[in-house]
Amino acid sequence: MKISPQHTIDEIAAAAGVSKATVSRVMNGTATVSDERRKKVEATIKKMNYRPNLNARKLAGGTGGSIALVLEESTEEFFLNPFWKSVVEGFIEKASSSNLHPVLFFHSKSQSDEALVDALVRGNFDGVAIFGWHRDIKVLEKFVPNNMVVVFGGNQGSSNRFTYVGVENIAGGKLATESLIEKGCSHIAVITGDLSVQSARERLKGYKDALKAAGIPIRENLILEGKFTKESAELALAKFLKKGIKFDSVFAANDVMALAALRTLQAHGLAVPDKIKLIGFDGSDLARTSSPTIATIAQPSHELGSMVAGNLVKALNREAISNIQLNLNLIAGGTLN
Amino acid sequence: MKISPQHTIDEIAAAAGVSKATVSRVMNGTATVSDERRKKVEATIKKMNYRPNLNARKLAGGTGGSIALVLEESTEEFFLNPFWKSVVEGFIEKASSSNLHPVLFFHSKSQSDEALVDALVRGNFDGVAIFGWHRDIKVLEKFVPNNMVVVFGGNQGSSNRFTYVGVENIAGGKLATESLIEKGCSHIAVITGDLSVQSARERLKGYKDALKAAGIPIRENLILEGKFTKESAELALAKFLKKGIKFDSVFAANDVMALAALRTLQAHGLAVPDKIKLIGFDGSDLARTSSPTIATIAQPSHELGSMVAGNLVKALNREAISNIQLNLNLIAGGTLN
DNA sequence: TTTTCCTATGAAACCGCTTTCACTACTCTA
DNA sequence: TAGAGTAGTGAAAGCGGTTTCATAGGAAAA
Repeated sequence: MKISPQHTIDEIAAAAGVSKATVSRVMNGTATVSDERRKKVEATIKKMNYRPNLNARKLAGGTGGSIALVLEESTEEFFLNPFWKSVVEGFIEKASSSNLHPVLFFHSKSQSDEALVDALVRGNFDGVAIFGWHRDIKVLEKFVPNNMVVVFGGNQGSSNRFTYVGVENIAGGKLATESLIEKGCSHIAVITGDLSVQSARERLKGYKDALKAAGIPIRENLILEGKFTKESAELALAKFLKKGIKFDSVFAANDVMALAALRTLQAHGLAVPDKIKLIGFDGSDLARTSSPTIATIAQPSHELGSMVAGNLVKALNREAISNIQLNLNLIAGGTLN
Repeated sequence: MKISPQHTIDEIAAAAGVSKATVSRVMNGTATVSDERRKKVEATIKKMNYRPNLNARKLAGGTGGSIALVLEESTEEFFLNPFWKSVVEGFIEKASSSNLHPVLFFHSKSQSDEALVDALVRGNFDGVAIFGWHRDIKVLEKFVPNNMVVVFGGNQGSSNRFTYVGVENIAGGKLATESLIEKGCSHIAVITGDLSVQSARERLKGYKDALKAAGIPIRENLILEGKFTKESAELALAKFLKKGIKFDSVFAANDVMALAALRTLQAHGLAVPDKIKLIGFDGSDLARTSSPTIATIAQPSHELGSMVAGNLVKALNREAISNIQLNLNLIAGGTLN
């Protein structure tokens, strides 16, 4: 059987009777080409089944058309949290509609940063979106090639090389806490996220800010350290309940933990919201479908994913991109009545 | 913060006081370089944190260091079948030890061939191993770039562009059938694999060959069409049992189906091996751990994966490679006593 | 009609590597 | 001691694209 030859741009140019520059321009739409030649070139490309060599293209400064979506977490955790699902969907939708091929990457905690970068470089991606990163950003700055665009999902203010699409976590934490205060709560327990993650720290700061503004003392024994997971919240809350410390409400730093808290409180005979009021964070399906529904701070998750992809697209088109902060807002729920 | 610059081979060469050719030779070990210079270059590379640009490297004819492992099946099916697990392990072991970074790819039936090739090309792989392919090979020949090595796991004799590492499926099918005949069986039912897959057809041919050689007539109503899955075997066998056709033994084209057959026969009160003898195919853990243990034809699964990777490695080193056929042998089991 | 400004286009430079080729400086063989 | 290898090396030629630059030819402005 004959092996179909791999054509080069020169062959296409020759066959179409134009220069390779023109072929390139037709393929990339980077300059105006007369209708007549454009059609001829397009027909030739199709007829000869030409596919440009991506290595050559990228070497010369072009793009390859695929981007990576890195989720810095254990795979499992992502699938247990509908928030991430929504983020990923938003991302993929936007990327695909911009003709970029998204490839998912799970970066487990056991993997080294170098290994990740290595995989990314080998994968020949034009750009990379990273969600949930909470390691040293310098490693990325050191190893990521200059021609690889990186956009963070989540605030990563410390780098002037990479941009991020973040959410107003501090304002969100404050908003959540304020809504409890408004309901007359004054002994508000908070279940934090993994404090090695910036967003967790920010939400906690919002909590403290709200208390301060309301003139309520910050009690360290009301601050329970969770890790964004169901188990961590259950554990922290169970331990806290044993101590018998007075509290009238709970702010959980994400919905997964809020749901865990709801169940734990109920199991301990603490009626929600009659005895204890509760608010979560994320605005995920979890909050909407529980019984009672959980009040929560809505993160525009779909939009978050989509805007990260959007920034990536822009950057690949050589448009300037900058950091973006998305607003959050309160979603009422049965746990706050 | 300062962005660490992306060095080029020229800069390294200059810093080390040698030509770029020498740097290249040190990196790739493609020619002898004096000890003194080699050390100097290596030190410089390390100090300056140099990483060669993979696009340039590949464009110039070098290798990128990553290979794809394509599994042409639904993901689920692979994980339900220990045979594949072993194949994949063998592959990854060999690839890793040869410094190739393997990336798994699942090619679901709904995906087009073009989409697969597109993903492979975009992924910048040096080579691709494909297991379980049973589509038109011409599509691959048409779209796969010349510089991408492809090795099939499983017989794919029709191509002179790609090589394969296969197993003696016909001989295996014959061996299985013969071992039943030896035990005095003459009415041997066979549960075939998905007959759109070559290996399934070959095993069936082996079955027929053995019958012919023994002078036993081939009865079409003893040929039950399965699809390599548990469900398909259960269904086919249940339907067959209802008909009340006389049979004294079963040859299942893989162990997953053999196990399903064993359970089904037992459920119908047909003692194995007392009333019905049974033999499978694969030599997987399934056969070893069932009760009674299932006689089976051992495929060297680990070796299969490993040899495919080995061929890939060889090809990338520009060594000639050729098709390989692995031998099969009988593993005794309780279902054949 | 003449000058100016676009538009469409090809030639050529360049991206960062690998590899061939030519050449030097030795080490061997006879 | 002369001729033949051989190991080590750098210059330069690609690999197949993209992009800059220069230019020809028309249209618009004068």
